[in-house]
Amino acid sequence: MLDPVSRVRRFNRAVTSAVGALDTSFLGRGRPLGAARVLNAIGHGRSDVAEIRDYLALDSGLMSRLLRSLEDEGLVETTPREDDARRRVAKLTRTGRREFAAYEALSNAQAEGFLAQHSQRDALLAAMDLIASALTRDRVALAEMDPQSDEARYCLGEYYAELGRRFKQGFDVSLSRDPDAKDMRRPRGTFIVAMSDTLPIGCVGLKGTDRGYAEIKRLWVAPAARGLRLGRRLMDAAEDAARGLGIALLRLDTNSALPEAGQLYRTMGWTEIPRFNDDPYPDLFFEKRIPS
Amino acid sequence: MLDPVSRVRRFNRAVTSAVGALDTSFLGRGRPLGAARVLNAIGHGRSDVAEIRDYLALDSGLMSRLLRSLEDEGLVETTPREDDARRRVAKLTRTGRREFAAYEALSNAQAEGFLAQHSQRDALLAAMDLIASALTRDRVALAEMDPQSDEARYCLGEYYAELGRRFKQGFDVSLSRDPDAKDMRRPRGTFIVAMSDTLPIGCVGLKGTDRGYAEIKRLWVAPAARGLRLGRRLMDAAEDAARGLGIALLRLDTNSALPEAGQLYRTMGWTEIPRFNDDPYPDLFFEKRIPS
DNA sequence: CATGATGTCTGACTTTAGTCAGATATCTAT
DNA sequence: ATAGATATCTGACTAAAGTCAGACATCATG
Repeated sequence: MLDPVSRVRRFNRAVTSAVGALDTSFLGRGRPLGAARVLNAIGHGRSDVAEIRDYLALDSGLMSRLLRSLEDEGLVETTPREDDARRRVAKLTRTGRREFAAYEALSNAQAEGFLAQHSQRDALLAAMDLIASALTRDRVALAEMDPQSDEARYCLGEYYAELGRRFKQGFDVSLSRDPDAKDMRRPRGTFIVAMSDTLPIGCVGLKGTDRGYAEIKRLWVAPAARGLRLGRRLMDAAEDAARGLGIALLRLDTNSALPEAGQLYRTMGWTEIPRFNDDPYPDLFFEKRIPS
Repeated sequence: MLDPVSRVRRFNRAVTSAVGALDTSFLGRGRPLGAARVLNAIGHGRSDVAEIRDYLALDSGLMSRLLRSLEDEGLVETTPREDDARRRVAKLTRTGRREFAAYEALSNAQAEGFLAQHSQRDALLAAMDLIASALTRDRVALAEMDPQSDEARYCLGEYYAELGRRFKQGFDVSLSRDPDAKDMRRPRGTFIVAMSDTLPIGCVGLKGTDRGYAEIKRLWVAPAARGLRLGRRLMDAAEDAARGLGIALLRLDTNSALPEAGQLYRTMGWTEIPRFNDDPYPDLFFEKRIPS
């Protein structure tokens, strides 16, 4: 009863039976699951028919019929796409939006009901985040984003909070040399966020300087996403971006209270160098040459 | 992206798509899902046809046909039950056992593959345990077990390990007044284990003494099961058992390093009393009168 | 032993999902 | 303009799951 494999299988059993109940919530509105899935895909902003088909892994014949049944119900309208009349785009009608809202309300109520049963909500949510990230690890997408976007700010907020927990003396952003957003925008630098579904789970900044090198800043991986080797992926992406911007030398600073970070840099070919700035927080300094 | 409901829904999406993939592994052996589920239910020890039907929530007509298709394949044999010839029991044939073993191997390989992708196995498993317990909270069963059964020993081992982590000075069973197993067996006392599926997730001991009271000992809830109000359920069960045994007064000792335990006792109507033993570990003592 | 309840089986159905081979319209590239 | 590729639709099918009424044997009970 201890062994890892049977623990995973116990999880699978628990989830399979729970998901059965979850599916019936979709059936609860008198519509087959397939049609409900298409309706919800459209409601969540997918409009291109081919894209929906691909996302839901449906046969083109089946997709066509499901769409038409939604049209017959008056929930969806399709029109040829302007730039390519072979393709079609689907849109919810007013009735369709109302029906979609009803599904959303059902899903939200189901989620709230589940949470309400538990007295240790935070631990439960953290576990759910961890599993969701693990299950969708292949669909984690790295995207360059503005360092002042909602996603980036969320990541930075989490990052600072974690430093505050891990540094003995705490962490105060205003004392640190906080990189200016404009140094982390192209063409001087960039800011990369790792997204799992709609949730940002990691980030890294590439900060341009006028001193012949660029700096890696704000490498962060959400606790729920640790173990997915996302740190490595983010660093690779940052190095690629640097190469694309013609940057030949990278530097970064870190703190020995974050041993997994130092470990990562070393295994990724960074070499330790003497202190190169007067930021009070870091006590470890690295650089890496980027072959173009 | 922070709000709890959308985190739960992200989890649901991740799990739904993963479970789709999980189901196809059952389809991978050229048998419809329904038949595969019945075969596996039998393989896991469910033999009574009505019990399987109930467990898998199948219509009796459908169940009958699925069973016959397995019989036609030569995987299953059914016989009338000895004590009631209306009921039938299903058993795997030799071929059936081989086929079941193949499913088990597939499931194990799938589970191992999932684990192998991750570098932080323990955190992943802990999260899976937590979610599985939460999803199956309604199916947690309390059962009286021998204090020397595998399940009980597992619970006690985890309990001692946790005390070791939480007490500043650690915890050494041999220094504590470890209750004798025979005092936690009927008719002197009992030992109750909470099982979630096949995993023990909590326990409590009722220890008989010759001093006019019985003691509650070894109340433990697995970290993965905290928040389910299982401590309360276990204590209720222990009190019920005490009542059944004609015990009128219960006592227990605990430590202020376990604040959630003290909190539980207080809300459940226990009153603090002076030290009543010389065990070196506890520093808080309670008693509760049991109306018969 | 008669009666009603219970567990299983059978036949006759429906719904849902999915497959596959064309038909049709439109696009891209030569 | 034409050939080949692409996106969607249609018709004709199958498989799987599930529903329902009734048949039949067996059980518990008075």
